[in-house]
Amino acid sequence: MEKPRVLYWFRTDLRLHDSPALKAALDLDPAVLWPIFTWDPHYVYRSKVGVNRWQYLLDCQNDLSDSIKKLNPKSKLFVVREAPQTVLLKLFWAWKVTHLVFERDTDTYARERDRVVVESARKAGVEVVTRYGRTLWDIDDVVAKHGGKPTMSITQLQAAGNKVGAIPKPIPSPKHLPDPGEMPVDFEHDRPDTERDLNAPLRSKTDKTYNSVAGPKGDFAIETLEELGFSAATTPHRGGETIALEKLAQIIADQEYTATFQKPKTNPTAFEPQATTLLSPLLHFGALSPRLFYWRVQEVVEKYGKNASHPPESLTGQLLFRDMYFAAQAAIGSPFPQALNNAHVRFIPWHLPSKVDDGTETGTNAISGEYHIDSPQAEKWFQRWKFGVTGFPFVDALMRQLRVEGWIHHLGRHMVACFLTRGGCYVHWERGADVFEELLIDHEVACNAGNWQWLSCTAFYSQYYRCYSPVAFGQKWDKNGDFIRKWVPELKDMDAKFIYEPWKASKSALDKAGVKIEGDGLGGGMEQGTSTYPGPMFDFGERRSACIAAMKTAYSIGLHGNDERVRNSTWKELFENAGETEMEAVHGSDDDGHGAPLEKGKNGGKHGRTKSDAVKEGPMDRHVKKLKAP
DNA sequence: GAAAACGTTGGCTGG
DNA sequence: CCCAGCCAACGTTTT
Repeated sequence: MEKPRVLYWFRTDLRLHDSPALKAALDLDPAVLWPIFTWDPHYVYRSKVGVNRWQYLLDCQNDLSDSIKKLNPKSKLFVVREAPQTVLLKLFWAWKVTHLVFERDTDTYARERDRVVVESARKAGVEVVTRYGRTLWDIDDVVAKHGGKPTMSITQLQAAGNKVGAIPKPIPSPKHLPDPGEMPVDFEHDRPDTERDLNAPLRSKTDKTYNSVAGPKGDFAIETLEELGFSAATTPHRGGETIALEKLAQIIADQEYTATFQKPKTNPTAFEPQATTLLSPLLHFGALSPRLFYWRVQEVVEKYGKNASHPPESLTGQLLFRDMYFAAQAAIGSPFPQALNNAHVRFIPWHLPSKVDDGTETGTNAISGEYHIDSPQAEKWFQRWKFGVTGFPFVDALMRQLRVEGWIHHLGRHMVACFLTRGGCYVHWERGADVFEELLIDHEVACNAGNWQWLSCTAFYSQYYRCYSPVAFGQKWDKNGDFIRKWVPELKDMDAKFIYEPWKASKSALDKAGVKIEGDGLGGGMEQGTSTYPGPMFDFGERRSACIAAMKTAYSIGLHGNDERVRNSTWKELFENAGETEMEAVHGSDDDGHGAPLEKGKNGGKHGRTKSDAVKEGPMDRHVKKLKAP
């Protein structure tokens, strides 16, 4: 009996430590083993990936490749430049593969992709071996123990997880790796359709990723940013398993930090160093095993004794939330990252709703990433949010940090997400999720979509009256505004009294700080090196009231994403009858938004106190932080 | 069945 | 400085 010839397919597990799938591959006692990564067009062209996340992925790939080379100088991470759905079958034949081994992935696209690959393996007589190690528990087991339903709270996740059993203990890294076999590529190369390249606007040069299966030098080298058509990354954060294990060791070494970590008490304005671990991008690419992280923390917690923090606030609690979102996504499937057709997501008539993609690429009316500009005002607010020129310094600081670093603190994400959706702009959470998808180095579909649903109060969370203030929330941690001074240098000399709301500063205070409050920030004033900073794009207190009232109306109507009336647009009548005019308070009827604009004062309706009433009364004014007179 | 408690992490005032 | 209590009030789970 000949020894197995194993193709090990790395995907979201770019590490050697604690890899159940890699262990299974080595347990086959292979004659040869090829560690490969397939360069998937779904990621390269059909997902938005900003330059910082590309850099982070390349870091992880290069570090893994170096580690493989240390175990066996003849081997490395071989990058195969073709869609796995087509290329793996060709490799099965050309390389005489007997076994394909990979770690399972419960993301919607990955499941479908893997189904195709497994089918092609069956045709080629290749045995497929899979294991799972991407989350604490096997997510399919969690869903099964939860009756096939999505886990919509942390208690549900914990209950289902406990039924699955103990979280597996980490597996050591392998001590050796077999040689790779021969790698002929004398087969036809399928190139992907690049006509619809979501990343085209982000590339400064044409991408050459797919010129040949084995890359420009024919050596299966890891691609470079330049090859992808990107200019240099701006993030200071670097990826890779080596860094992951070092960072974890540093965190664990601080036993008090590890054992008493309470997420709500960590400071979103802290920088150099930030208040949380920054392990999320490493978990995303699999450079760090969540189970290793869990058990290392757990050892410290147990040793620390009764003063340790507990889930959900603790460090391990953060990992539980990750499992919760993965399990929710696994149960809901393709509608998970969108509102449409999603029975678990509340319907709110947000501005800038997604266009529906009737194409067949993903089926089931998946959103296309494009959106309707139902309100020019909301579109402008969205653009100003996206580029960090809202005129609210704390929001702008966070959005600029996000663009440069690809990372902001979790509570900072809460702030800007609440502001864009239910607590300010009333823009669809899918727009915000799109921007985060492009800019975050730790972007995880399940966690991103789930958290946007949470913050917009459309799923997981419903206390929409708890609203983050762009002034008070940051001041809670950073009275002096150092975080703003770093990211919004126009305001670096501003008096601390006004740095969160510079529009309230007197002319002399502004002159002293060298600041001019002017324009909408979109005209490029910043690039000219002036200290012009835009005024606030709306009255926050007014918008907060209008949004809360509109949310109340939407909640009382009670539609969800799978409702027939959502799909056929008859929902509009319901909202018209209820007086849904969230924009009215701002600028009357120049918005062609949801339903016919109503005249002020005609929206009494059956829902009693409407947002117009609330705005006229102005009872929420006290929620806008008023500074004491100097 | 009704009421209370709970739910990852709000803001503000007054003591 | 910290904290309790209020605001106006959601859905779900527990009692």
